[in-house]
Amino acid sequence: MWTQLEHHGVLFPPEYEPHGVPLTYDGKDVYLEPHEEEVATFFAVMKETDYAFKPVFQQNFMDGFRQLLKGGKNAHITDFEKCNFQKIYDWDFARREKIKARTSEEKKQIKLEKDKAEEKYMWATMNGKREQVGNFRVEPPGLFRGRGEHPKMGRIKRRIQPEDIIINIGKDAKVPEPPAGHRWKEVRHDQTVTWMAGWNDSINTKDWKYVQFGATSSVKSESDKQKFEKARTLHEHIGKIRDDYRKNMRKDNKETAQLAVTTYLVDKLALRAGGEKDEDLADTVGVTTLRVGHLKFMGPEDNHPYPKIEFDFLGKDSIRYHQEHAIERVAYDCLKRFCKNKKEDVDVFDKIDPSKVNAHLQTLMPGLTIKVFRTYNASITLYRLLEETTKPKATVPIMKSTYDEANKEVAILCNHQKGESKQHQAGMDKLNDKKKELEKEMKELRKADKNHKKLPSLKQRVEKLKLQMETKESLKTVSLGTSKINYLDPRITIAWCKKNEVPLPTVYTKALVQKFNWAMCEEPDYVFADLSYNIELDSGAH
DNA sequence: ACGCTCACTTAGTATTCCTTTG
DNA sequence: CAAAGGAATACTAAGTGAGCGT
Repeated sequence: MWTQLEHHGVLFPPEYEPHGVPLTYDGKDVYLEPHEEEVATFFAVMKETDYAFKPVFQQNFMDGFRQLLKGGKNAHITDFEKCNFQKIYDWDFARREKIKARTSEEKKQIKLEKDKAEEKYMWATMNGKREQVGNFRVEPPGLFRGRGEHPKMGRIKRRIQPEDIIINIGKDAKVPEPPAGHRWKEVRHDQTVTWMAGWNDSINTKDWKYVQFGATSSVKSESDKQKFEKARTLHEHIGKIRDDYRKNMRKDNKETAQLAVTTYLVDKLALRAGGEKDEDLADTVGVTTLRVGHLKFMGPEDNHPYPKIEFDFLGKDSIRYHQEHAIERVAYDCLKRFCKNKKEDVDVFDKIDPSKVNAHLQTLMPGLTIKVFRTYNASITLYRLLEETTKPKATVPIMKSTYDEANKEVAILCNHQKGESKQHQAGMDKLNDKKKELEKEMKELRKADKNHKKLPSLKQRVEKLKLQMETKESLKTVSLGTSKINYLDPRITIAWCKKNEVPLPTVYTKALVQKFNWAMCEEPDYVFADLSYNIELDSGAH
């Protein structure tokens, strides 16, 4: 991956500074040792979050806290129910208020100092080129916040020391100095990988955390480009691949049929692979790990070419996938057969796993894996929708909304969601009030004078508000960013912007413009060769 | 063929920044 | 000018898949 690599290592979070505020235990104030106080504070600052009310979180936290207290002068603190974190919570609240109350001059000064401390870590040199480093900061200690029903939520994530960290750097480069009195776990010169530092995660001990290059770096853009090129190549093979799985779904051999049906689902629904997971992680699934209870056969049962299936399961990040889809008859019948005489919690596909699906895909196209379908499907959907819905010569705001609508369709396809913000309903109410007010004003004007000249402009404002409300409501749980960052070939967006005279910053943030800089000088009329392949999959299904 | 480790991509949420509004 | 609110970024968890040893 490289012949030359220089960097400045990692930036550690500041050491813990004790505040001396007591924990109240069984009604009595207890002044904790600094390392105990630190952990109590981890919980105290989360006291009012949803996490802190979950029994698993409390249990895991208390197990860790008790372990820490064991053998010390505060070992009598054993019962979570008797712990009162209010005083520490209040101290932290006041601290945060103080930060908020800083004058803009103070804020500027603090930011300046922060930037200065970070400056040297931000850049590294690979193969003679100065490149941005992504995450040079060592993760601070705290309580683990897993997603969904994670069995380890609330565990103490311990402080990472230099002794935990492996530095990967060029043989000729100056090795960054560990903090005084410390040494690195190891310094290596592995030219086959791109990470610059790494350590074992203390929660999931098999996992690794790495310091990697940033999104604008050559390594990252090069692999991004290859990802999108692979998706483009898939377009040339998709007809053949669909013929293959339609033929194989009819085979008696169970493994063959299961490979075909999973490929069909991946192609049509853009599902993830779904690797096997350990017991000590949240229970989530992908296409190959779907269980009988995740499917509901909605019919019609006899001879209808596109009967429906309701899918309801937790995917990556414990995000619920709950969608009903019209399914090709053969696939529907196969799925029913695979589920027959099985209990709810049994795997639908018992003969296969992602590596088998991928091995089969690679017989059809070199380098093809399940995840490529998501990239392909997302990108071609954006392309097709922009082709279909762009109104030539429209204003920039209309162009923006055209793009956002297409982006939204992709987000729904990929099931990219976000939690409804706490302020959403209040914001909607406010807009609604404003709208009512304007309508009242219009009514009164009409009563007083039928042809009042203010009326048209008021009407326009009401229409604008209506549209704003609809957009806000329809996007309240849809996340557009994930597909924009990871799935949508930037060349489609850039070409569309050029063609329609839309400034790129209308749809890309500053960071995205930089990330996709590699795509700027690509041919501007980037297209998928023939859209009919994609339409073939959609026809009849809706 | 299978299970496991490692390195990398993808993901939602927390925090910070910036613009709008009153 | 401050407060609110939304956009952008930072953070780190949670996936995928290659590759290796058995």
